[in-house]
Amino acid sequence: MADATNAPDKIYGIADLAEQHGISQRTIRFYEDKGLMSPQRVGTQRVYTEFDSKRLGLILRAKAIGSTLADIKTFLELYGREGEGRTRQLEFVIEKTAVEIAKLENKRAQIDATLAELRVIHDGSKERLAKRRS
Amino acid sequence: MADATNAPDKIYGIADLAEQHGISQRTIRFYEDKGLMSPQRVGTQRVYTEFDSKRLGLILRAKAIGSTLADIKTFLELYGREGEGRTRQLEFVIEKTAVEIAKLENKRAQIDATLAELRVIHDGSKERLAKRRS
DNA sequence: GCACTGCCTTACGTTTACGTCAAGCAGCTC
DNA sequence: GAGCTGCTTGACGTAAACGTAAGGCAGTGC
Repeated sequence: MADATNAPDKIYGIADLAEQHGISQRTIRFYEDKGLMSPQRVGTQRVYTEFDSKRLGLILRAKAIGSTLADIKTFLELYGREGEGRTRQLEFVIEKTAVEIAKLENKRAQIDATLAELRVIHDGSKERLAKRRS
Repeated sequence: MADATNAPDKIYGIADLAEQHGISQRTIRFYEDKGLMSPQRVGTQRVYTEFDSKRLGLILRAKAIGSTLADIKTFLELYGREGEGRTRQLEFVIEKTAVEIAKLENKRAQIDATLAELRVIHDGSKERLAKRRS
């Protein structure tokens, strides 16, 4: 199945990665300082694989939904540990993911409630505007 | 319809409000500094009505889903302006709420995606654990 | 009248998540 | 070989969202 053009893992510099994800290089280095990423090096320069890019995507998504970088770190450690593990570790992962799932479901509910209220205002204003024009 | 026991708007002190919502008094005063609340005063003391309490609830919910206090402020100004208004104001409200709605829907989608991934990890770990025990 | 509580303001401290220089090395290019 | 570009590591600065004293006034209890 693996033919000659089998993509040998695309590789990115820090500038590429920053542009891909629409963030600054400084941010990427900062995440590395915080232990969220650990790219390979060629000499002193950082080199990123597709895996790293996906991981960064995860980080940004988690941030967007309100997680702190510290939370994201522990989350990523679970994520990495997924396949591995002694029984105790598995139980740990199961419990932690359950907690996270509950939190997110809660947050989702809050969003839905807020959305409902916003729509009341939005639609109400539209109606009022329409009547005014009729 | 209004009988003698018609609740004359329950009134709260800052301590009551803080306890009700599970936040510190300092936080409440801070929100006031930022212009998110403006309770009446009896002398120098703050006095809150049911309306204020609901407003605070809104603030906290908005915060929980990742809004900044500055965003919340403009949001609340819309909210207050809802019924009022000249045509221009109505159009303004319609537009702003539409933007907010779009943002929240996006955030909801991100949460759903993250939830899906978490469930893969969660369920996968559970299965693995079950097999190990069989 | 004195202590105790509760609320007030003022102000400096703290954490999180970066932005913004500053100075240095590495490779290319003309 | 001088300059430009791109990357590197500090180190300091900053905005947001409070925490944490510190000091003061006002009512209440005895």
